[in-house]
Amino acid sequence: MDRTDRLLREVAASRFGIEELREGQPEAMQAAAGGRDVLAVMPTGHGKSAIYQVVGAALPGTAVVVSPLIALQHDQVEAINEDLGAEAAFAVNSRVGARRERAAWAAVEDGQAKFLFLAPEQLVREETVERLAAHRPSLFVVDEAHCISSWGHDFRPDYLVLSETVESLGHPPVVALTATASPHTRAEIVDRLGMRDPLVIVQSFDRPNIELRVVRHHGSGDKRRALLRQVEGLAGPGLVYVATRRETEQYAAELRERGVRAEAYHAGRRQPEREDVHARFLDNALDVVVATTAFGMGIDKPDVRFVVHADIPDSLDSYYQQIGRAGRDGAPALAELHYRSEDLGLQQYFAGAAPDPEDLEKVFRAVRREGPVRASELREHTGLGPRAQARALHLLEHSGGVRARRRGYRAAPGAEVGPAVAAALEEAESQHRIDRSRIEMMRGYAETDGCRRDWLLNYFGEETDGWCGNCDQCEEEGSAAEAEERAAATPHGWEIQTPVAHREWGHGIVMGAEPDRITVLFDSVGYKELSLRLIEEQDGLLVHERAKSA
DNA sequence: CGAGGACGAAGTATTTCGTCCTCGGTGCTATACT
Repeated sequence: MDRTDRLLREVAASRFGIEELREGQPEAMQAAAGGRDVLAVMPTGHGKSAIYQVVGAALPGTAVVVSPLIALQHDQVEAINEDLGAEAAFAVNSRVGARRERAAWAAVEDGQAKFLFLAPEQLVREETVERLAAHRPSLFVVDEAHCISSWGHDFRPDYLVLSETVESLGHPPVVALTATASPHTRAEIVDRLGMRDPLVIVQSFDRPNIELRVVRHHGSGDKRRALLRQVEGLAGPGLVYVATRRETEQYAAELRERGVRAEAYHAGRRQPEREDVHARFLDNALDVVVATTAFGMGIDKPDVRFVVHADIPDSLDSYYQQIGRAGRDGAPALAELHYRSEDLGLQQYFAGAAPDPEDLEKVFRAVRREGPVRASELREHTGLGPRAQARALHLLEHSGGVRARRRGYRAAPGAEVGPAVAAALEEAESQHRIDRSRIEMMRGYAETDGCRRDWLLNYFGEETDGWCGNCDQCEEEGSAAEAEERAAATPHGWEIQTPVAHREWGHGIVMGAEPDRITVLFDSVGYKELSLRLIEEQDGLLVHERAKSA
C-alpha cells in the first residue's frame, strides 16, 4: 500500500515542514489521493488544511478550493505560497484586479497553479466552470463546509449548486472540511455536495482546557451589570458575543468606560474599521472584541483566554464554533454563557416564520414562465424583496418544485402550482421544526443540571462518561458521584448513536441517554426528548431500526 | 419572540403607565462615483 502513503508523508515533510501526521490526517489524505470523497470533521488546530494542501501539492493539476470569505482566501493563499516558496496558490474574486486574474488563469493553464481559491459565487459563472473543467482539477475542496447548511439556505444560495459544479468538473475527489458539524449538518454536507461513498473522519470535539460555565439571569439589567463586572475582571484577550449590532457598540463603550481596551465588531462597520479591530486584537492592542456572529471564521489567535456570551446563539453548532476560538494554545480558557430564557426569542425570530403561500405561488409561476432565470432577474417579475424571494425559491427548490442550476432556476419537469406550493409549505414547516429543535438543544445546554460538556459532546454524537470536572455543574459537590450513578443507570438498548424509528417521526439517531429519558435526532422534526416510560407504555412507538427492517 | 422608542391618557405635578410600532445576523457581486 504504501507508496502513496510514503509520497504524502514526504510531501508533508519537505514542502510543508510537517514531520508527523496527526490522527485522521493520513487516512483522509490517502483516500483523497486515491480518488475517494472525504468529509473531515476536525477541531480547529488539528490540521484540516494540511489534508488538502499535501494532497493538492502531491497530485498533478490544480486543486479548486471553495472558501467562504475573501479575506480568508487571501491569508490562505499567502500561507501556501510561503510554505511552497513559489507562487503556487491563487485567488479569483471581485477584489482581484483583471491583471492578477489573468495571471491566475494562466497559471492554471500551464499547470503552475496548485491551488485556486474561489468563493461559491464565482462557481456560478459558466465561463469559470468551463475553464476549470478543461483542466480537470485534482481536487474539489470545500473549506468551512458547514456553511453549506448554515448559509446555503437563503443567505448565500450559491452554496446550494456546488454539487452541479462538481459534476461539471467530472467529479474530482471532493474534500469537505469543517470544525463543527452535528450529525444533521454532516448529512446535509454529504447530500448537498453529492459526495459518493465518502470517507467520513470525525475527530473528538472535546476541548478539555475550556471551562464551561452558565450563569442565569432574570432581568436584562442584571445580566448587563454581571457581564460587565465579570469581563472587567478577566484577564484577556477575550471575546464577548452579543446578538445585535447595537449591543456591540453599547457593551464596547461601557467596557471602555471601565478601562478595558474594547472595540465593537459587526458587519455594519466599514471594512477598514473591521480590519483595524481585527489587527489590533491579533497584536494584543485590544483586550476585548465585542462582536456579532460576523467575527469568527479565520480568527486564528492562539491565546484567547475567554469567550463570554451576552446572548445565547441559535444552536450548539454556533456556540461550539464561537467558544472554540478560546484556548487554542491548550492553556486554560473560559467559555461563559450569560443566559436569560427570553433571549431565545431573537433566535426564534431568526428561525423564520411561515412563508406566505401567495409568494410561493408567484415565484413558482414566474420561474416556470421565465426559467432558467436568475434570482435578480426573477425579482423583476415577482416584485418581492430579495429576502422573501430567496426564501420562497429555496423552499421550492428543496421540496422539488424548482431546480437550482448554474444558469438559473427552472421549474421541475411536470411540476404543478398546487402541489409545488404545498410541498414548499411542508418543507418550511419541517425546517422550522428543525431550527426550533436546535434552539431547544441550546436551551437544554443552558438549563441542564448535568455536566455541560456531556451535553455538548452528546449533541455532536460523542459518548462521554457524564462527568468532565471542568464545568460549573461538575464543580458542584457531589456531581461526580451523581454522574456515576446516572451512567450506571443509563438505559440499555438506547445507547448513543443507535438508529431508531418512531411511529410518527420516522428515522432518528439517539443523541443522549439519561436514566429516565433519551434524546433523539429525527430527520423530520429535529431533536426530541422521549421519556422511557412513554416508550415502554406504548408498544412500537420507538423501535430499533435494525429490528424494524428484520 | 422580545426590547425599546414614540405616543397619548391620566389628571392638575411631575411622572407613570399602557399600547402600538419597528427592528433585529451572517457575504458575495456589480456598478456608479470620487
